[in-house]
Amino acid sequence: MRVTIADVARAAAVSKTTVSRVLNAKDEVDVATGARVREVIARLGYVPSSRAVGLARGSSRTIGMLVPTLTWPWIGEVVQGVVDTVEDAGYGILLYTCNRGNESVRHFTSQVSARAFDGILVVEPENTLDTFTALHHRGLPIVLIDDRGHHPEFPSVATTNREGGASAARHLLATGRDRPLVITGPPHFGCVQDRLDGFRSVLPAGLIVKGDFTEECGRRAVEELLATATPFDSVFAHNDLSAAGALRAVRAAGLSVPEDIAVVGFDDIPMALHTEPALTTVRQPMRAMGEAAAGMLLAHLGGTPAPEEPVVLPTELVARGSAP
Amino acid sequence: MRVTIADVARAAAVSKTTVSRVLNAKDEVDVATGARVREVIARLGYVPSSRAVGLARGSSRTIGMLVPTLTWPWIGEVVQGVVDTVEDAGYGILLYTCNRGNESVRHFTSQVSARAFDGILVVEPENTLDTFTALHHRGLPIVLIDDRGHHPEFPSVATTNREGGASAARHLLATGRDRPLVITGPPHFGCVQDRLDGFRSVLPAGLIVKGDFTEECGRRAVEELLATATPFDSVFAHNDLSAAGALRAVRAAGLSVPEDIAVVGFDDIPMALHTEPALTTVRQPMRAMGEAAAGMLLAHLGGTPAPEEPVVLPTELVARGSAP
DNA sequence: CTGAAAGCGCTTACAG
DNA sequence: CTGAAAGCGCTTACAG
Repeated sequence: MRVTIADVARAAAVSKTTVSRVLNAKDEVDVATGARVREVIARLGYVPSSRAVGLARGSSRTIGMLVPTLTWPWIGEVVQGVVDTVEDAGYGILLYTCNRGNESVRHFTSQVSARAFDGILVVEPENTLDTFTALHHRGLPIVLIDDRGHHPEFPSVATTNREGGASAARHLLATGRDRPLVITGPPHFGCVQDRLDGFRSVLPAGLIVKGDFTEECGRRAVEELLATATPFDSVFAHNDLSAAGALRAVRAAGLSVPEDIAVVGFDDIPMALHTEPALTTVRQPMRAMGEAAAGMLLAHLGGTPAPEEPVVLPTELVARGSAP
Repeated sequence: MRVTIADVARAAAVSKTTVSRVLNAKDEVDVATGARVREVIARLGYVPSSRAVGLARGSSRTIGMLVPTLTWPWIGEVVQGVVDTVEDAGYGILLYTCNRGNESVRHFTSQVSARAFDGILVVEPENTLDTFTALHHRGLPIVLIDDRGHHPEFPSVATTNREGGASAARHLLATGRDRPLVITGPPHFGCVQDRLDGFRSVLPAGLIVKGDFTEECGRRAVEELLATATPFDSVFAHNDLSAAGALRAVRAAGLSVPEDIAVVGFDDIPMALHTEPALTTVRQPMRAMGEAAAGMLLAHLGGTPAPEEPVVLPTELVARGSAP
């Protein structure tokens, strides 16, 4: 059967207390005793039961992470950053998605109540703010990885969405474009407002079409504008997917990118390299966001107070063929 | 503080045993008593501690999942399938990646010894077969999600790689192509052998270039062949990434796709829709693989014996612009 | 139908 | 430097 601390204690002729001391590197153990215990541990291949340790200590060295879905192109990067950071610290990560909507969120919060983890990382809690506010007030350590960045009551990590929008505008302006079409994301997202504000602070855009982050919306926006012969010389889309749709529609209409119309996206997902031409875009450091968020949560669990201000990571304009 | 079973017992004026019975829906409880206990549970917002339950029961209702990385385009789909299935069953999923190589695998196996989970799901254990064989022999329930499919000693789920290769060949042949270039994946992968065998069983390929699943290898293979003026009328690449590289190189050389050279990939990752022209490819049902694997593991944990034969899911040729 | 008690495998005051 | 004992929050024979 499974090797327990009692087996080790017996084989080393000490008490469980002493084995526990060795395990947890308390320095009050005799050197020779310690060595003997360690030898037995190695020989028996003993590994403490995480459940028992967790129960006794009241914490689990596990964090929970909730994401909307794993199938969006940039989520994997964020989670990878989290997993790497968390592994370094010897923590585990329990993963949940909102794929089933409220059902999933309920499942997740019941795990919170079950104390399955010590703290949580949450990406984009659409319509679930109340839930997380309540958990936060109950004292659950939580860090938001938040595209919307407008919840000052939580520790969070975000990117410079406003500056990212501004950099897109500056880039277009510098290359002689001044009649842009802006295709936004869902308007209730804070990040969408920020990108738009930043862009307009540099380049007042007359043409603004409400989008929803899908390729479809990008394509349709361009098709409709071209159909009405509204003049524009460039597109700034609020994510790469809709930028790709716009780009495709421009070319399908017989116009060329970037000569007739330049296109700039946001995110820099892998696909951005594979459109024709490759997509100029505002890169968000997805993996770094995951690392930063996990680092903040772990620090908090380790006793460091959470930072007052959101951590904001820089975006970067990456110029490629669609807007050189 | 936290509400425990003792609090519930006290408030309902019964023993902890009875509360536990209600919690676990044993039918030996008086109806009125049961109702009263349930009412108290609801009023107090009591949720059992997963750690304590796990310790007492000897199982955790958690499964572990190990993947090579979360940044490959198809991994997210697989994990999403797993997460959905596992959530349905009321299980949690602890996620690990091999990002740090052997270091990560050690981290993972130590969690196994710590009984952090009841069973594991593993994708693509490159060079770690010994590790998992050992765990399997120790009695750990395990299901491989295995592109290589050549480990009959494990329960596993795979796809019809051989038939997938054959379908690519049939498609090319049916559209008048009979001088294909094949760009393989790493040759030690069973899936690569299968795709190659299937392809050649239909269309004996003279030109076979060893690749490594990167875009780079696809591009280089085509560039080198074009440089030596070796004639070929089509490309079958063992994944979409290298197919995209090949496609790009063909067009960069001034040839057209599919007129001069048709291109077929494998996987059907999201990017396949965004190459120019869109990529014809052999789709693997990634999410269904995750669902199937999770289902098998959960069934096993529930007492159903693991199937003798690997579960093999069908691939499907998706014709797009690159090889209509 | 119900409860007291032992046990799951650890940690942690407390005492020596 | 070391150990006996209580406790973490549950489940599960066992007895009634």
